[in-house]
Amino acid sequence: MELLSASLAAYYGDFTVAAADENLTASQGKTLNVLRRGPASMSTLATTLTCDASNMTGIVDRLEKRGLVRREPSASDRRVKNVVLTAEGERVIDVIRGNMHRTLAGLDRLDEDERAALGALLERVFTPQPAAARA
Amino acid sequence: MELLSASLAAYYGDFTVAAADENLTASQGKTLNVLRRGPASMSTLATTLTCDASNMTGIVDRLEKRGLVRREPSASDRRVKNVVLTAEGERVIDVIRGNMHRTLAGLDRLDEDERAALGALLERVFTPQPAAARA
DNA sequence: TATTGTTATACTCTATAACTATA
DNA sequence: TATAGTTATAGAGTATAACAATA
Repeated sequence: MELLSASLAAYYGDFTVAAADENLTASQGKTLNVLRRGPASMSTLATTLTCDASNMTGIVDRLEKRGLVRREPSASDRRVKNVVLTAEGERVIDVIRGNMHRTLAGLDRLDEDERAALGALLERVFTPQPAAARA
Repeated sequence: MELLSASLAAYYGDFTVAAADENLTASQGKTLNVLRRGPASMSTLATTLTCDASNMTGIVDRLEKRGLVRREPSASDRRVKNVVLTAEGERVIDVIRGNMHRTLAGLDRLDEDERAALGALLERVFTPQPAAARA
């Protein structure tokens, strides 16, 4: 538990610095990171980022103004808007992930088997909920 | 990398909810969590939380107003103020940690050896820097 | 009736720059 | 000169409450 807390702080700090290098806040960076898996509705994004739905409006507004994401109407539910990464958005999030030097260097200290073991343990502890967009 | 990102997002969300249950923001909760290890100067706290020193003034102000921390002058450097957890602050951060239900339940899925293995792997990846207060 | 997304509001977080006190 | 902490300021994140459109 102690180590989880310290590890999170190190990872989060690394991510925040890498996002700031691209003139993005941590929340904006996290949003792009979630969208790498595919489009997501506003409410799905809010749930995934553990924040209120009303916050997502402003965050997505700023990302959209910079051309990193796009709002698209859902075909099946006219209330829903799906948020999609643009090509530029994909480029920026890839740059950010590549600039997480401390984390990447840390993972390099493990061999392939050790990385697999770490992944398996994390998966058992956290069992992430997949967040998909509606069609 | 993918699993690290998802796992730490789950941990961070769990922590944020637990802190909110005690009417604290994530930054306030993280500050209390850092101080569990012992007193720290304002600048040490800022470095550990990956934020500018000027932010810590407001965060510590609010925690102090609620009686959760205390500013103490450093004996060796009169510019420095060390921040210390009060008894109430210790109680609150312990409550928050005990309310991280999803994370605690996840860790329960591992036996003792597996928890040790996870800790060792995380330690090798992140090698946390100890942050101590000045005397 | 319930849900999705937005708006309005108030408070908190955040970085930058300028300042005081101390080293 | 440099460093620790504070203040002032502006932009961004956050929850709550109220709203329109849709289900």
